[in-house]
Amino acid sequence: MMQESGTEVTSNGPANQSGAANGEGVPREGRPKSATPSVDVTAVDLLNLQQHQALQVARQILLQQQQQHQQQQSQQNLGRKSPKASEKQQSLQVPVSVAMMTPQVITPQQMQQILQQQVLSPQQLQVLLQQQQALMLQQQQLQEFYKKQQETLHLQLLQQQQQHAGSKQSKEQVSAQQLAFQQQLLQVQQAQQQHLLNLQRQGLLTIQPGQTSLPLHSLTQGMIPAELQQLWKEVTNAHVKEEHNHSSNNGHRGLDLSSPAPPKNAIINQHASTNGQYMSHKREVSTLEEPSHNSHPLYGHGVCKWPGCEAVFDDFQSFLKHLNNEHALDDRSTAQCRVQMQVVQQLELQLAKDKERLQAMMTHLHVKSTEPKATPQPLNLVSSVTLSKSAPEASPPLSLPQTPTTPTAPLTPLSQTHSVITANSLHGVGPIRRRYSEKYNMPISPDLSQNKEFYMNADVRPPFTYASLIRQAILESPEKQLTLNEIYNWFTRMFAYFRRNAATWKNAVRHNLSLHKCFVRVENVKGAVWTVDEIEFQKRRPQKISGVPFAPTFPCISAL
DNA sequence: GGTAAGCTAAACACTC
DNA sequence: GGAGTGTTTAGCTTAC
Repeated sequence: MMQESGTEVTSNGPANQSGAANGEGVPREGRPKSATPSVDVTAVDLLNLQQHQALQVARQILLQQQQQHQQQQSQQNLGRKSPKASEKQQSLQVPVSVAMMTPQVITPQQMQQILQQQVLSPQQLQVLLQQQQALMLQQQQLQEFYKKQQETLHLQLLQQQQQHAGSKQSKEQVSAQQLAFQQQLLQVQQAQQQHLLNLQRQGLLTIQPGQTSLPLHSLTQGMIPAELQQLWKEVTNAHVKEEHNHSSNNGHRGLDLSSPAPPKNAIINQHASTNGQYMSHKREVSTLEEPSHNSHPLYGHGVCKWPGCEAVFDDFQSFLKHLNNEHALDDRSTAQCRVQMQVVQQLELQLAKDKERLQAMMTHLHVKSTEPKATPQPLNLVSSVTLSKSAPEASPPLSLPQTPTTPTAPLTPLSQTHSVITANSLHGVGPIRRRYSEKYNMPISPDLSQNKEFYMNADVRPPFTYASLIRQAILESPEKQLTLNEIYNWFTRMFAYFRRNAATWKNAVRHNLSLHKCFVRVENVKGAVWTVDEIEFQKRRPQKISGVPFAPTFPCISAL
């Protein structure tokens, strides 16, 4: 029933408030909790989105080409030039959204956390890294392709504008351009397939048994053949309409992946040429089969890597010849391509699942992370070694009062780098869920200051008690007093975790404010404000070192 | 096993 | 009446 009253962070919709209260995503004691809808975008989603985006952009480009072509014709018929030619030209510069091209990757910071946690084996980490690299490679390839495609189309359109409209040369150029575009689309997809296939062969990805075929919806979701075919038909049909008397003998079959009759002449030639220029995006035929490269994703160790082929060749030229002859754009190749697309899609699904699993593992480890029993200091290994009950001489935290009876071992005595989850913090300990903020009655400001950015962005529950957080919020205020709403705002501002489950933690805040004597409610002009009775706060905890309070559902992220 | 501390959930009252 | 605030209680977990 509680709603967000905060004014600074109001992006949490009601859906966010209904998330898992424990930060574990699992309701406790079977309490009814509505599941928090996942907003994570899987790699498959992104890939599909990218493909869809690419096709939309391509369709837009080609349709605009047609429009411009028609416009040029009409202009010539009218004998005048359109003043909006430049506008059209500009409109063709379809921006490539980098965000759309960005796959879901693990940030270096997260990877560093994984590495330092050492919860994964080196092999697992390597797999993760390679998966990330694969995604990044795909991203780069797509970006490069789209960029070059735009540039090329733009240049050609400029040339078209300079040419006399309606000339046969212009039409042929547009056709060739469409063919080249079609081929490049296929090549990009093949590159993705090959890359994922390589991952699979390296054992990084596996196809689950019984999932060799994809359901129909996944095909339509991937929409690679259908969309290409449709795109091609749209373009070719328009041209057929333009070219009145060429429809019968043109032989355009489009990218008919199911058609037994392969496109002839230009298509085959284009295919033959582009087959040898993988990802080079060069249009010069002379450079397409440069033997100097002698590298091709479908050629390795003298073997054709086309699925099901494995033909052996002595030299690269022979392979290219074989590739262009045996794996030209025909029904067999397109069928194989389709199968490969299914394989890739399955791999992508598997990758997405594994990434989701990894994310869940990381989330789980964040939530369930523990701290060494023998090393009560939570923040890093060095401090946990040096800090102890007998080492209270460490520098006291700034601007925060300390009672004489309070050991002043700092929570983050070392300012090495960003404190992260350390390996030791996870080693050999059970689910200890103490909150180190309460250890030695220490203020939490050192840790907060060092990890402020982390807490602000990471959806990780801070390892502090509510009381400590409330106290910190109040002490950080200029007047050392805050209204309840201001406390709420501080929570949501400082911690990404508290931007959801508002009903839970706000209730807890109120509960703590009322429960603990250290929080004093003061009637103010603008209403009630809460202050901290520091003496009461220090009295709140017994001066025991080993007897550290804990929080059952507040896991201690010991080395954040 | 008892106790203390903390968290979550819920109910209730009060105010605006 | 609804929302926010404040109080209180109960149940649970964990550490000592």
